Amino acid sequence: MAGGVEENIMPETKLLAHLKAKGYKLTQQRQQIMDVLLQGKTRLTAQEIFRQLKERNLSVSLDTVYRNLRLLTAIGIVQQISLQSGAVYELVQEEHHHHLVCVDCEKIVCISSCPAMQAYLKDADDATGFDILGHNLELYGRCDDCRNKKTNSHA
Amino acid sequence: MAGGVEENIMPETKLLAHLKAKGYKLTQQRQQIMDVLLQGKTRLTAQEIFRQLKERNLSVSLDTVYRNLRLLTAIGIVQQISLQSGAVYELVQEEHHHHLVCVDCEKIVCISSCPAMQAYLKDADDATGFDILGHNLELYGRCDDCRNKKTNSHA
DNA sequence: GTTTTAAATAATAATATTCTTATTTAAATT
DNA sequence: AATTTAAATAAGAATATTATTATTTAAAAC
Repeated sequence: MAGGVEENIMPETKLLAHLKAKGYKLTQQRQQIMDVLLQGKTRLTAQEIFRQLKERNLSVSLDTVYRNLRLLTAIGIVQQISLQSGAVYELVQEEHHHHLVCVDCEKIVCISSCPAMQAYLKDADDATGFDILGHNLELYGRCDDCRNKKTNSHA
Repeated sequence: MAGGVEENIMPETKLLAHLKAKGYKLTQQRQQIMDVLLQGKTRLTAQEIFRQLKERNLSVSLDTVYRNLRLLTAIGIVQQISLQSGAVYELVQEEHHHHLVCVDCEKIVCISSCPAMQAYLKDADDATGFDILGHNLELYGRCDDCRNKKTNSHA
């Protein structure tokens, strides 16, 4: 891998610091995956991230993208949203929040975190002996548009 | 499909009534998928359900299993738990609850539902205009056993 | 700056999951 | 009981996701 991508390397954000603090290595691939998510400012699939990394001429495999997204999700840096058409990923930004997904059109709406959640997590931790690393709450429903569009099927 | 599986058909439980009430058809495949989950008394993968249906000599495709599990999950009859190794499914029984999953060994522990969740769902409904059909909360962590087993890696 | 070592990667194989389209079927209507 | 119709299914193709293993690399120790 001669030649350099040095100019493209994401600055050491607090996110990277967080990663490093947990004892994980700071690989090119890992940095760039996070940078794609940061730049993108939008939710991306693993495949989309993979494509963008290739465009940056980074040597990367799809497996590496999936593996890192899994890790980043597990340690709470990234949030995964499960759609029927596949999963999408976003960086966890300032305010912790959850997602409401339309079962018809897959529209995603952010909703604020349940205020009682923190206490709930603490209780679960105490009761089970687990170290709780993260959580994922997804609500599923039908959005206004899709409800109105319905003419024939299960209202 | 001559010959009969009539003896095997699941009785019309409240779950089936619920399904029918929503306007969905009561197909052999759908009934038997639910019956496998009911009999199994344990969480099953789509593939395991498929295998058991074949053993019952039911004409069924894997796609049908996935499609029905998706529907049943969407309308709140079945709960899906996302593991790294794939998804598992269980019937929603009396008491609504959530799951805590070990990120190492995939042990699953049931935890009671967050008491504030109902109010939270109502708020989300009001604020967004969605019809909320169901939700999924999964906590991820490291169980006691796995934490103690750790010698080399990220504590 | 080498050496060492566990973690991370690439490549490819293997699974899991979803999509497409023609055919079948449950339920409603007659 | 026959007819009609939207919903559901089967089959197989297409994607998405994960596992395996040999090779590379970041970080630490020297």
